[in-house]
Order: sequence, then structure tokens, then C-alpha cells
Amino acid sequence: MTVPAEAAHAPGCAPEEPLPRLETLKARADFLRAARARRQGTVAMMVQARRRDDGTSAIRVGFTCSKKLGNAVTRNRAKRRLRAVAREVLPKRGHPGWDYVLIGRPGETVSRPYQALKSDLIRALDKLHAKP
RNA sequence: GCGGAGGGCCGGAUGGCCGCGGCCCCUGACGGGGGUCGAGGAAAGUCCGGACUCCACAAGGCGACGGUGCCGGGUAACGCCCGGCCGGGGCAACCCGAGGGAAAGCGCCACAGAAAACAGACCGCCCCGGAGCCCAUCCGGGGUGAGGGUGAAACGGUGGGGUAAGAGCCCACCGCGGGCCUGGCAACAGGUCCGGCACGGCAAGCCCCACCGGGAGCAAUGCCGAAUAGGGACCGCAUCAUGGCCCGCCUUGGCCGCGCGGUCCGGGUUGGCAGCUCGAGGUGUUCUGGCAACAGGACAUCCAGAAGAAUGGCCAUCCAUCCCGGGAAUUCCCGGGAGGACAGAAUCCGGCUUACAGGCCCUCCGCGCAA
RNA sequence: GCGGGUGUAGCUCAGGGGUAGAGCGCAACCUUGCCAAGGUUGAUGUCGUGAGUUCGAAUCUCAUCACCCGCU
Repeated sequence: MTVPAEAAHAPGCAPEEPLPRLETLKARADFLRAARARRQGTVAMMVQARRRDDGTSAIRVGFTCSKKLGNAVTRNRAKRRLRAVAREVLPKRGHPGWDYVLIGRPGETVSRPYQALKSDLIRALDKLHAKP
């Protein structure tokens, strides 16, 4: 369990080797393709993942927070927390050449403690990658 | 001290690590580094008013449709703001009011009641004549609208005189209407004289009067690139009926379509750039005019521009606030815990409305106490 | 950004100033050996919320909330 130790000095950690860059998913079609591929729900979010098989190696990630989350302020807050946790986890745990979509859930995405949110994403990624 | 009225302001602070968007500079090809700026009083609802852009462009009249509605002022404009008037509420400070016209017309006023709008008269009251010995009662004729009960509202109200009984029939006051005078720019107020009741309510029912309004909206609109043959633009010639030109009709112009020829662009879809942030600008101090809204001037200072959409994530301490335990009869101290309102720019301004934990300041009113 | 519509009984909807209604559903009873159907009777409402106009508002006016639908 490296999570507590990592959290202790996580803010200042300098990466040894250059981690793969994150790109933002923007086109509606990419979201629809990811939704048809693998998905895994957790307490605070739904994670969708898809291997692109187009030869490129970038990790792309998109975020969805619908009106069910609440008004504009809570939607923005949910999306920013998802973005923060993705930026911290995906470069190390994500697979190159995959697309990921993180979907916020009402209440939990905003109110869940940050460390729990983070372990939710790690556990979801492990399950998604383990699937055939 | 208690209770109340009006107005204004703030709406967490500091630090650390990791990040985001615009602009500038340096280094330089993917990139990296530095500097600087980066949400609100409501950014919200989209309820009004504008700026700006386009709609093939205008001028005038009539009519629809929509809006506004005491008076004066402010403003680019407004349905906003300021001052005043009138009506209503409150002991008061003060608050509330879609507040033009009901003798231009139409309509409605359920139930109850004799009668609901313009006159009439159900129970009554009174007089005369007759029937009846008289009374009671009945019949006929006439006067009356005082009394009764209904209703939200009943044909001016109260008091007195008067009368057969009554009645603005007469008188006083109030109310209503009209004339004149005074004050005021005006709404209106005050005074005086006359009339002698003749005009119930509803116009947020239709309506009448006055004033205002062309339509759409930055996803407007302009430009560039890729791509593709069904579309479109322009010019010239021809030209008849008719249709259309962002509510209808009319008048005066103007334009478009149908056919032939020529030239040019290139639909859907998708991407980029401009519009795009400096404007009736904001904030602070101050001067002049004004009761004020506001106007004019001086100085200083500030300026978010994204586009799956930045302005953040996490942590610590402090500050409000609350809870628990302990010491002191509350306030005070110590320890622990909880914990931060409503809410996120999307072309830009001026308003209105709505949401909002907690806190601060100023002015005023009533009551009580002390001096 | 612009525009439109709806809100009434558990459900679907009428009613457009004068006592809130219909159908389905629900409950009780009758009928039947039992059930269904049928019949009789009954209960049920802050008329989304708050102000205003009016003697009187589900209805008219204003504000507000929620939901739905168009156009670009």
C-alpha cells in the first residue's frame, strides 16, 4: 500500500522519466465511442475506457458532468476535482493509446474525500485493464 | 436598556506544493523559462430599455397588434430613478398604491331581496269614499318613499323644522357638482358664492383618449482554407399577366422572380480568423450648480476574454460562528471537535426582479430608567 | 441567444368571475356456492407558490417555482 506514503510527498514529487502527456478529449464522437467500450462504476464516478488502436500513444481523457449534478457551480467543482485526480493518476496508471472518460455522479463527486476519490480511480483503472 | 423605521457596506485572511487561460519578453523547431493580469453583487432569471450588426432601401397616411398611464424633473433610453400631489395604513420614524376616462357606447353585478341602475313599489304609513251599529276587517281611488328585512352595494348622511303621513319640502353642518378668487410650472390645495341631488360599482371586461414601438439577433455579421456539381451571385437583352419584398391596405418611388446569352462563385458538412472587449467605462478624492435624482470639471488609478469552455486541486495556521468537557455564580481562560451564504463571465452597457450564512456602520421614531 | 406551452382527485383531462367536475382507479354493500362482470352508495382537492384587482378568483393581472417543447 503505497498510497499513504505517496500522499505524504505527492505534491513535490519530480518524475524520473518523462511521463506520457495527457490530451483532452473534445469531439462528441470520441465520447460516444468510449461509451460503447468498457465501463466501470465506483462510488464517486463512472469511468469509461477504450483502446484506440490507431497507432498513436497519447493518453486522452474527457470529463462529463450533466445537469443532474446540480447548478453551474457544483458542475464546475465536480469537473475540476475529476481533472485534478486524473492529472495525478493517469500519467502513471493509464495505458498509452487509450481514451478515458470520467463521469461525475450527483453528490459523491463533490463531497467524497480527495484520497478516496483518488483510490476510486485507481481501482477502476485496474479492473478495466484486467478485462480481456 | 427594550422595541421599531430607513439607508449604506463587507461577504473569509495568510502561507506552502501541484496546475489552467490571455498578453509580453527571452530561449528557440514537439517544447522550456520568466513577468503580468485573470468572476459577481447579484456574473442568475431574461422582465424592460439601449449600443452594435444584418434584413433588397425609404417617405407619408389609415388600420390592426403590443406596451405605457397623477404632476414636474433626470437620463442615450426606459415600464428605471428623484422630488411633489392625492388616497390608504401606522402613536410616530415611515410604509403601500397599474393612481387617465364610467353625463361616447356595449356588457356584467350570482344568491338573497319588492327592487341591482332607472325607473318602479312587496310589507307598510297616511287621507278620502263605500260596505259594516261601532271596532276589527274588506273594496275602490289617491298621497308617500320616513320605517321593515336582504345584500358587497339600496336612490346623499346627521340633527332640527315641517306635514294627514312624508319627502332637499325648508334650514345648519358634512358630502357632491358648477362658477369665481388666491397660491403653485403642474398634479392639486385653500377660500367664497351658487345649485338643491341631477350622475352606484367594475375599464388587471370590451372600449375611449394621450403617448411610444419596423423585424431579427454576436449561433447577428464579414473574411479565409479544405472538399464536391443537384445550387447560387452578377451583367446584358427581352418583358406579359400575376406574385413577392418579414402584420394588412393605400399613395409616391425602388427591388426581385419567369426566358436567352455570358462571366464568376462554389451546397451539405467541417476548421480557422475577425466581430471581442476602451465603453452613454468603472472606482477613489475633490470643486461648481441643484432639495434630490443628476449634470459639468480637475487629479489619480484600473481594465477577464474562454470556446468539451481557463480563473482551480490538496494541505496547514488564523479569524467569525456553533457544540462538548474543566476552572470561575453568565461575559473570561484552557483542551477537543464541527465549520464558511447565494452562487461561475460567454457581444457590451443602464435598470428591474429573485437568491443569500454571518457581520459592520450611519440616521431617525416610540417607550422606560437615571442625571 | 430568442420564442412557446403546461401545472386542477392516486392517473388522464374538463371547467375562462358566483357551491370544483367527468372517466378510470379506491372503499363498503347487493348479486354469486366462489371469482369476474354488473348494480347501489361513498370517500378523496393548500386548483404549483406569493401578492394584487373585485363584494367574490381555479378563472383576470403581476411576480416566482418546476417541468416540457421548438428555432438559430
